[in-house]
Amino acid sequence: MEELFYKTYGGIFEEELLEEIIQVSKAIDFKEGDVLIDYNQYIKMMPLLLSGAVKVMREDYDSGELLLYYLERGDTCAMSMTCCLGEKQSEIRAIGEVPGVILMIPVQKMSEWIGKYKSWMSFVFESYNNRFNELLNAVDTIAFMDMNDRLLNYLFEKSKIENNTIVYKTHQDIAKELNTSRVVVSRLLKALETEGRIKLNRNSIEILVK
Amino acid sequence: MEELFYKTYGGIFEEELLEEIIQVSKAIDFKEGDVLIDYNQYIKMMPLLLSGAVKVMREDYDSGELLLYYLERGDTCAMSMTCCLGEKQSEIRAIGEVPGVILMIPVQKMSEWIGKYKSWMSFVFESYNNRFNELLNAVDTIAFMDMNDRLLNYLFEKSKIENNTIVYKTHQDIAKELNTSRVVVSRLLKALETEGRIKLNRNSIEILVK
DNA sequence: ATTCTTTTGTAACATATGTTACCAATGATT
DNA sequence: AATCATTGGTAACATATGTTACAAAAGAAT
Repeated sequence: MEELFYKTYGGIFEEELLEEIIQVSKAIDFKEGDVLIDYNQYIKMMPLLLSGAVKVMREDYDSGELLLYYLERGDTCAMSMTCCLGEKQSEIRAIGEVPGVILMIPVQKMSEWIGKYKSWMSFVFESYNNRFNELLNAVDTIAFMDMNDRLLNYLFEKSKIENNTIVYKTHQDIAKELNTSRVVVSRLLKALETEGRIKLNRNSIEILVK
Repeated sequence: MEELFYKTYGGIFEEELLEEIIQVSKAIDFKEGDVLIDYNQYIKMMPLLLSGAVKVMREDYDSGELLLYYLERGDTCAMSMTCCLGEKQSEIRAIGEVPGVILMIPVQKMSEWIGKYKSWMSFVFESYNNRFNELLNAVDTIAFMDMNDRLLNYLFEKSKIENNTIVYKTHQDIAKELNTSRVVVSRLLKALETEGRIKLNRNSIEILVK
């Protein structure tokens, strides 16, 4: 676990900060489906992702839901920083997607380090920036792509974070994350299979050609 | 102009910082349609909005465009901060919507002040946070609302920044900002007029009921 | 007055997406 | 083996949105 930490952050934080992080942080294992952050929740910890993947979702006031982006090794959650710094409630939901480990940093340390360590401040800004760009990316996807392309995009992204050409999701799961209906997903997937781009199985989809 | 500056930022920055800003910044007037920031542009100044309104747009790789949100008095552009801090290119376009004045802060000062003034650092984080939430809002709009509601939402927003129940836009203008077609906008507007919610005129739309 | 351009209205149609309903296949449970 | 729940396939239809085409109205330019 500690070697994973050094492998991930050793290059960007100074030695002193690395030690402080080890001292004050708490490592937490998460599984698929674990709700790490939920809507309207106050957050007192800032999470650093060491392994696995976390999906960040946005919910409509009535029923709708949508996948915004995934967090991976080395990432952190912009919403958490916001909440930590400003005593605000979360606007998003973060759910474990690929099991892994997060380091939880207490909120006081998070803000204390901003003044103390240049590398930490850079990291915080860089993270904000990355999340902002990922959100822009999500906007592009829903604003400019049709459902077929969004579906393909989803399969590629999911395949990437799992590091596997087989995506283990039901049509219903996918429909939820794309905020559409199961029938639509089945229809489009079947067409993609006919084109020879994927192979459908129960509970999984194999990606044949990018 | 200076009194406008103090009215806007006097409450949040310490005296010393206020003076520094006055010294190093350059005030720039902008008109409607002025392109303040464009795609792929490197930014060497951070803008503080003193008056007027700026619209922030996102462009598709081929032709499509979409209004993300407006910036108003006291706001700044998250993309600029990103670019200033990280030598990155802009992912958005910022265009004058309501004529006004911006203060341009040189990039070195922008980052120097982060270590020097607590209030500046808070402002920068707060701004990042606000822009992030506005982007989330834009996601909600395009992901969960139908075109009719997006159109109404657009009219209300535009009316708010203009502080006028009459919105001076052609159907074509609106279509572009919502990334749809003129015919669709005309159709929906006509229906809203029939419902008695708006009144249509050439080159303008009057909002009757919220 | 005539011509031209911009703006808006509208019809008719194409397409993408959402909905409902039903069935078949699969795998789990009893 | 019988039953049940989950998953996926498909038809048929409803609706929202996009497209093309054309005309009328308003205003600008000559």
